[in-house]
Amino acid sequence: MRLSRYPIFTTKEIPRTTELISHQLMLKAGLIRNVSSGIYSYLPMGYRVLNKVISIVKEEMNKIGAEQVLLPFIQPADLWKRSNRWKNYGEELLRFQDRKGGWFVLSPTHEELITQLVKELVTSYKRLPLVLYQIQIKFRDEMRPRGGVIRSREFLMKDAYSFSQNEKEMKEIYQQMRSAYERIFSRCHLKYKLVEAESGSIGGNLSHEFIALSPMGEDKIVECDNCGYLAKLEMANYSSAKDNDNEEIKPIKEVPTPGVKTIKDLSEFLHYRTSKLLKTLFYQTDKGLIGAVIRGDHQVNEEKLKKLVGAKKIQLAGEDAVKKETGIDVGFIGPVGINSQLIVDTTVMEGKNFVAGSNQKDLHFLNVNPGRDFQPWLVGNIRFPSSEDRCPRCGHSLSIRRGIEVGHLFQLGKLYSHALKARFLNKEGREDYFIMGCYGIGISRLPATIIEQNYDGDGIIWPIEVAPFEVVVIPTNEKTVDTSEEIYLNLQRAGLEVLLDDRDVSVGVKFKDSDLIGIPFKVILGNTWLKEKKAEIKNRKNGKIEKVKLDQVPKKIMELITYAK
RNA sequence: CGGGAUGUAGCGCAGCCUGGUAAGCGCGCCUGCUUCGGGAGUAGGAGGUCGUGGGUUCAAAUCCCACCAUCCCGACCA
Repeated sequence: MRLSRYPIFTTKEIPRTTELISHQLMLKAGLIRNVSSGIYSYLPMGYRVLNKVISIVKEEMNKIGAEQVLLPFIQPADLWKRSNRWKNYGEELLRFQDRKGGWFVLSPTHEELITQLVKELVTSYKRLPLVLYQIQIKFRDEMRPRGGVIRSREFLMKDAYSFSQNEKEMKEIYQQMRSAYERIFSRCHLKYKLVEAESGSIGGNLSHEFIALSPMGEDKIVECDNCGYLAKLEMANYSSAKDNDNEEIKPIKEVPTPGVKTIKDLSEFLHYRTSKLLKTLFYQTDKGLIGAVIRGDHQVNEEKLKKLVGAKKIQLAGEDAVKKETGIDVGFIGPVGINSQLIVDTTVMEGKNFVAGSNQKDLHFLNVNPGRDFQPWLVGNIRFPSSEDRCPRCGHSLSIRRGIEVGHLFQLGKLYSHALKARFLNKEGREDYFIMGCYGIGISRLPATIIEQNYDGDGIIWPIEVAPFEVVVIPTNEKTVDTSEEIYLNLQRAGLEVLLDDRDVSVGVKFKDSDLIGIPFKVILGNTWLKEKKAEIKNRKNGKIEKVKLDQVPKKIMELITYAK
């Protein structure tokens, strides 16, 4: 393509409200435009990248025998009622009515639809296993979209579904899918971790996530640097670091703390470490109001709390509810003398002489001791691990890292086939439910994630397999225009995706745009050509320049591309 | 859904507090000349319902109210 006629839309400035590098660079390089909250248009250069990612995904899906389908973006409510997700999916499911008053949804995922489809088409084990996938728009009405296309409401996703006659077969496909994912993310040059995960609203048993490492990521994982233990933060097991104190249990004592309401303030006011403070949080549950007691330096894991209590739903109680229950403002709540059922974290039970709220205004207690000063209803791990905790397997220290979820594998089992009565005849001639798996990749999230891991001060550094173009030819002098044209045509003939920057702009602009957009290789024709009759090939990633004779340019570029892969 | 901001030219912003010759700057865009190896210089030019709707006032981008939209933090979530 000739850049003089190609729609590129690079800019010098970006809104100061954007935070993520990938978001900034995608706007600056003119890959995407924001349309509405969490909704984006892809411009030609950005769509090229997206298509590169799609090609990789398709290739790897086809390699493991998955076939592509296209399911509708709009689904009737009936299917969702049958799986009970009409009720359970929540506000993220965007519902609407057609002119006849019938209810529909914008698809956030397609388990129901694919299960219904396969139910209608497959009636014998002889057609199994079956693996279908699609690359389709999804819509989830997120409360707060953020980070550009990393967390948008409308997004492109690859979702695959497998149907098997037994567990063993399903697990085999799961493994194949896992290998395919590893190849896909490697080809995208992503540094990632495969971690055990929760299955969330999709449902099912075993589940793994592919987390691309990034300090800006929304997901947290724990990793043991010694034995390699890996898990999502909310799923992670850990063994608590023991306070090896031989402290004596002291008598409880009041201490005035006028206006000191937060853990941070309390810590500074009394000169106590936050790990010596207790916080008591109230939750509304279907089992009544409960109080969760944890150390000041810890965070409650609501999922774990929910499981321990055996509640279906829990929600942090508002300040009004707390005041009604305890008669006191948030800030001076403590476990001593509370009527509510107390769920106490294990690490609290192991500690001594804590500082806690007294349930009286402007007053805290020193030397609060669990068991003596308050009685737990339940004791268990109800918190997220912290960096002080130890690996549950080997006892080594754990590190907490951030990342972006780019892929998710679920073993669904019979969850949806049961709900939708999707059965086949097995070898014994009996009806059996399909054993299902489902496997997602956040396609539209991938380009942004790749940028998060591949950029520098000048812009994006695309890995060769996802770059919008492989090489750009830049004449820097009027006398080299014809030669540039010649090289451009030669590169095109060699089957390369090549741009010719024939725009009437200064050389600096050409270099800057090329770097910003992240074209992997530049062929520069200027002084070196005029003096030495050689073209320069500059590598975007490492800045290295090689001087090459004209007829050697295509060959050299091909070598560099092969090497880069 | 709680908290905090913002909405002024295609893009990025100032002006608002203290109402009145302030519709202003930078980038980009158009024209001429000069430039041309890392976002050129110069001279001229086009371009704005000041988010929307009410209100106050002789007078509103500016003050008040409501609404809409967007962004950030949190909670939630694949």
